[in-house]
Formats: sequence, structure tokens, C-alpha cells
Amino acid sequence: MKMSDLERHLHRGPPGEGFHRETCKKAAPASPAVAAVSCADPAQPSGWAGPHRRWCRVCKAESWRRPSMENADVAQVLAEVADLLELTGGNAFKARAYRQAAQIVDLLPTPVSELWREGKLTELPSIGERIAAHIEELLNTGRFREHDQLLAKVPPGVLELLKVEGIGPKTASLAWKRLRVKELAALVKACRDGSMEKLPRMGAKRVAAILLALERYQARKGRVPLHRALATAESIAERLRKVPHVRAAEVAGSIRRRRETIGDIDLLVAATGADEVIRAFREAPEVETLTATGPTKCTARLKSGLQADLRIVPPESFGAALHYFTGSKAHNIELRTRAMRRGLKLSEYGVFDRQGKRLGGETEQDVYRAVGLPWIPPELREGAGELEAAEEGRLPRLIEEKDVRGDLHVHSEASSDAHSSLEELCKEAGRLGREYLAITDHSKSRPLGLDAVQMRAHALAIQRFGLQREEAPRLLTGVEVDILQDGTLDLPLDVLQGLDWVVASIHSHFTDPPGKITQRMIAAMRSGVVDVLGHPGGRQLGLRDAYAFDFEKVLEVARAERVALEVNAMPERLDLDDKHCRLAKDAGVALVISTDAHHASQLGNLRYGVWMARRGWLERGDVLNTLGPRQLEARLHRPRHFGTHIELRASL
DNA sequence: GCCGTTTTCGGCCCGACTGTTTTCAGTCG
Ligand SMILES: Nc1nc2c(ncn2[C@H]2C[C@H](O)[C@@H](COP(=O)(O)OP(=O)(O)OP(=O)(O)O)O2)c(=O)[nH]1
Ligand SMILES: [Mg+2]
Ligand SMILES: [Mg+2]
Ligand SMILES: [Zn+2]
Repeated sequence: MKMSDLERHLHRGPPGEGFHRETCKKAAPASPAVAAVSCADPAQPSGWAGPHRRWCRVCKAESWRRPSMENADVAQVLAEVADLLELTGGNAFKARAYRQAAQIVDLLPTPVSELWREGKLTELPSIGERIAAHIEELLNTGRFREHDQLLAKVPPGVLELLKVEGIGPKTASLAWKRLRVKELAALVKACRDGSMEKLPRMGAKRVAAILLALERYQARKGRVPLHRALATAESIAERLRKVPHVRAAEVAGSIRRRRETIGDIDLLVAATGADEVIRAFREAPEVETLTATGPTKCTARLKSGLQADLRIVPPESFGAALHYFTGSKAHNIELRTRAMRRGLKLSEYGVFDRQGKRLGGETEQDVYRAVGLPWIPPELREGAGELEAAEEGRLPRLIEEKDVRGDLHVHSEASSDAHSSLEELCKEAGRLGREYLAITDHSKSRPLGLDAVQMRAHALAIQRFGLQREEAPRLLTGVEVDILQDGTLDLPLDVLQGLDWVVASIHSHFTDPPGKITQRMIAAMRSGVVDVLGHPGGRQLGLRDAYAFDFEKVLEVARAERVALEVNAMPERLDLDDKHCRLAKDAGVALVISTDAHHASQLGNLRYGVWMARRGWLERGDVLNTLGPRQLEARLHRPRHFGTHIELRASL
């Protein structure tokens, strides 16, 4: 069988959506038809054996990375029910209820299975008796009856039609019922042979647009990490600010909320007229073509492949529009519903009373004030309980970048994958205002990593270099020591004890069973010498999911042993992530935000970690490196006087 | 299906753009 590129793509998920690509070798792109019913397709819950053990259909190997029905899986099924209801002409509001429930579960930091055990499911907003029962069935058996019944009615390929831009439930259902279109390939055919064009409300232009959208769907890249969209977005915003009659231009959407990944770029402009703004936008070097334009907004495809939405509003609506365009959608709906209950109407144009009289909208504060709430920072606007917290005066006072005083995970050229000298690191860190810097190079299990003798010598060198410096930052001797497969550390304990700061990280055997990963972390934390667990989740965006380890257990031990957890600020790590930050905070475990810089230029990445921490509701007091060096020493589990150990040892 | 300082029944956020349409449905943000 020969497959066209299009068909090939139709059977394969986009990069980054795979389930356990690392462990399943057989579901390679070479056999795309097989991959369609294997681990590559999250829309196939029937391919999984149940809630506690799952196997990849292709290679029959147990998928350790996803050992049970996780929140994302439950959310996925509920959202699918919403799609199925719409496709089968069910009640649109019922569909929306399922979609809302899915969104709530997806944002939950706590495992939904835990809430179910505690009988707390119906305490969640948008989850009533019915959906709670479905979730229970899902957790117990990996499926539920209503979902199965709907699946039996709708061919699986029809669900995928919905992912094509411009195709919604009505179009998909028409194509399916009238033309027997059951998959993307059949849709392409129906568009080409003229049958699609004959459907109601279809025409030549619609069909051409769908064909184009199908091609883009093949080439789709999925979401991109925040840092890859941020510079582009800000550069376009900067250009728009210079356009005549533009009062303000801001980046909105998920970028302003600092989500770890970004679906598109959203830009808001306050101006008296839109034409000039749109013209400047079209001519921006990043922009390829405009795919839609109107008097108040337009959409562009960028050369990078990303999409950018531009919205233009009159200056008096800027605050309301910034609120609208920052989202999230769930946050907007919640706030608009709240306004409605108070007899008000909230839109991107402002807040209006029953008579349609405008009550405000120039600033975001106007919007929140009108519904009796304090301003909510964008990082919290996910619809994950922030409105309730605001109502009750429980909004956190979020940590800020300027609160962070030192960086406790930095590599020098003594690490084979890093490239800056102590001198270069200090200079840049000083420029950034850091008061202290822990030099934490790799231990011997990593290529060219330090053994015990080298570690001692390196620590001495760091200390000598530090002593000859007058100005900030202060240097701490440290290491990023590997946690080996058996849970022991890669350097002798007495060597580690002689250091100011010990980061312990897992860099090998990620695919071990999650229980084993958990045990390795616990053993490391119980060594008595570890200060912080480095990049605890082990994920790398677009490359590797986090381990399916027992985070609750890790938190318990971290608290008991007074070991901190890292918020690694590398833009492709961001680990711990926002939800895990929130759980750690609630468990009373301290966090450390670190750049893990491998070059002086990466010391500025700290902000990405701070943003993640803010999304995790962290305050200054939750983060150890907001302390000065003396205060930090006092907080550690074993006595420490930064900068003295090696000297003492040397003088013995 | 969920939910309640109007409601336990009857609502469910609100608006822009496109292509089809002869007044608006569908999709998206
Ligand atoms: N009121 C309301 N606002 C919406 C709706 N859909 C989107 N928005 C607002 C909130 C979103 O954050 C904003 C931008 O839309 P996007 O689709 O780009 O979503 P967002 O940027 O949040 O996430 P993304 O990373 O792009 O997937 O528009 C909606 O259905 N109702
Ligand atoms: Mg967006
Ligand atoms: Mg958008
Ligand atoms: Zn590391």
C-alpha cells in the first residue's frame, strides 16, 4: 500500500502529542496505519487496558509513563463527549457542560482520582452528580457507558474532522451524514470531486478554504514553548506602538498569562482608526499573509508558521479589551457570568448597566471593580479558582523577579555542556543584580563530569576566585550531583558535605518504572546532604513528558528532610511546572527558582521560572532564594557557613 | 448537565468575520 503524504499525516499525531514515543520503538512513522490505533492517538481510550495498567497496542509494552487515568486523560474523554454530543445533534448546553467539566479537571493540580477517593468530586464547579459518576466509572474501568454509546454512533475519524480550522460540528456532521465522509482523506476527496460544494451553506470559496486548512493541518506543529513566541510577539507590538494614532499596544492571550506553551500570538492595540494599524501589521517582517481582515481585527500567518491575531479597539475600551483578549476563555466566561448576575454586561468594549450605559472599561481595574473584585494578575487567570480567591480576599501576593536575590543552579565551563568562565558568569550575574551564585557543575557520571578529587579541586578554585572578588555576586561552591539508578549519589557524602550547596538531579534511566524513580528521589533526599532536587519532573517540552512518579510521596519526604524542590527556569524545562508549584506550596515544601544556566547569557532566563512560580500561586516567602545569603544559611537543614568549609578542610 | 443575593426550572458570555444568504448560520476569539 502506498500512502500519500497527506494520508500519512492523517494517521500520525503532530510532534509533541505522542504518548510514549521514547519507549515504543515499533510505532515508528514507518507504519503509520498501525500507529493510528496505538500509543500515538490519545483519542483511542479503547486501546488502553484500564485505569491502573496500560499497554501500548503495538509493542505490548506497559507504558510506564502513563500508569493510570490521569487528569488529562479524564479531561480528554469528557471533552470528547462534548464533541460527540454536538456531532449527534444533542443539546448544545449539555455539550458545553461536559466541555466545562473537562476544563476544570484539566486544570486541577490534584489528581482527580484522589478527589474521587475523598468523595469531593461534586465540590468542584461544573461537576455534578452525573459527571462525577461518569468520572468514577472512568477511574474504575477506563471507560464509561454514555461515552461508549456515543462512540458507537460516530466513526472515530469524524472526530478528527473537528480539528481542521473552519470545520465545526455542523460541517463535520453534514459531511458525515450526507456524504459518508468518515475521515480526513474522505473529506479531501469530497472537496475535490465537487460533492462537498453542493451541501447547504457551502460554496466554492468554503471548499477552497477547507482544502487549504487541511494542508495546514498536515503541517501543523502544535503549541510552541513560550520563549519561542515571546520575542516575536514583542517585536511586532513594538512596531505597532510606532504607528500614528496608536495609544497603546500590548501582547495578550496565553503569552501575557505566561503559559508554558503558546498556541498563537494575540496582540491588542488601542487606536482611533484601524486601517493604518492593519497596514503596518501586514507589512511587519514577521508576517507572511493576512488570512482574515475586518474593521476591528485581523489574523495573520507568520513566516514562522505561527498564527497572530490582532485586535484594535478605541482607547476608552482598552482595559476591557485587554481583559477579554488576555483570557483565559474560562476566566472570561466566569467573570462575564458574574457581571450578568449583577445586572451588568461585560464585553471587550466595557462594562455596561441594564440601560446600556457604560460604567467603565479604560483599565482592567475598571472591569474587576465593576464586579466587586480586586485586579487579578494575568498569571492566575485560568479559571482555576482565582475568582473565588479574589472574592474571599485570598489572592496571593505573587513573587516578583526582583524578589529573587541569588541563583542556585549554574554551570561553568567545568561542565562539558556549558561554556562560560567564572569571570563571565560573575560579571553577568552582577549586572543582573544577583547577590549570590552557586556554581553547580556535573558529577562524574555525566560526560567529563567531576570525580571526588576534581570536585574538591574545583570547589577550592571557585572559593579562591570568589575571595579575590570584591563586588557581588558572592560565589557558593556547589554541584549538580547525579542521582544514580540505585538512588545513591554520584559523589561521596563527605565531598558533598564540604560544599555550600548541593543540587541532586536525575539524568539517566528516565524510563524506569515510576515507583523506582520515586524511590531514587526519596533516597537522595534522605542522604542528608542534598539541598534541592533539580528539575524534579524530568520533562522537556516537546521531547519528554514528566515522569509518572509519586509526587505526593516526594513532597512528604521533602518536607520531612527539609529539602527544597527546584523550579528550573530553562525555557524548555520549566520544571516544576505551575500545578506542581501549587501543590508544593500547599504541602509546605520550599521552592528554589534557578536558571540552570549553561552560559552567562542564560542567567537572564530567571524570569521564566518566576512566571511559572507565579502561575503556581507562589509568594516571596515560598521561595528560598528570595533570602539573603545569611538568612539562607539559617534555613538549611545542616549547618552551613557559605564559603568556609573548604578553607577549614584545607587548613586541617 | 449544571446551577441559584431574581430562580430547584429555565436559563446558560458576548462579539467579529466569512460566505452564503436574500437575512444569517457557522466558526472562531
Ligand atoms: N469571552 C470569550 N473570550 C474568548 C473566547 N475564546 C477566546 N477568548 C479570549 C480569551 C483568550 O485568552 C483570548 C485569545 O484567544 P486564543 O484562542 O488565542 O487563546 P489563548 O491565547 O488563551 O491560548 P492559546 O495559547 O492561543 O491556545 O481570547 C470565548 O469563547 N469567549
Ligand atoms: Mg492565543
Ligand atoms: Mg488567538
Ligand atoms: Zn540537570
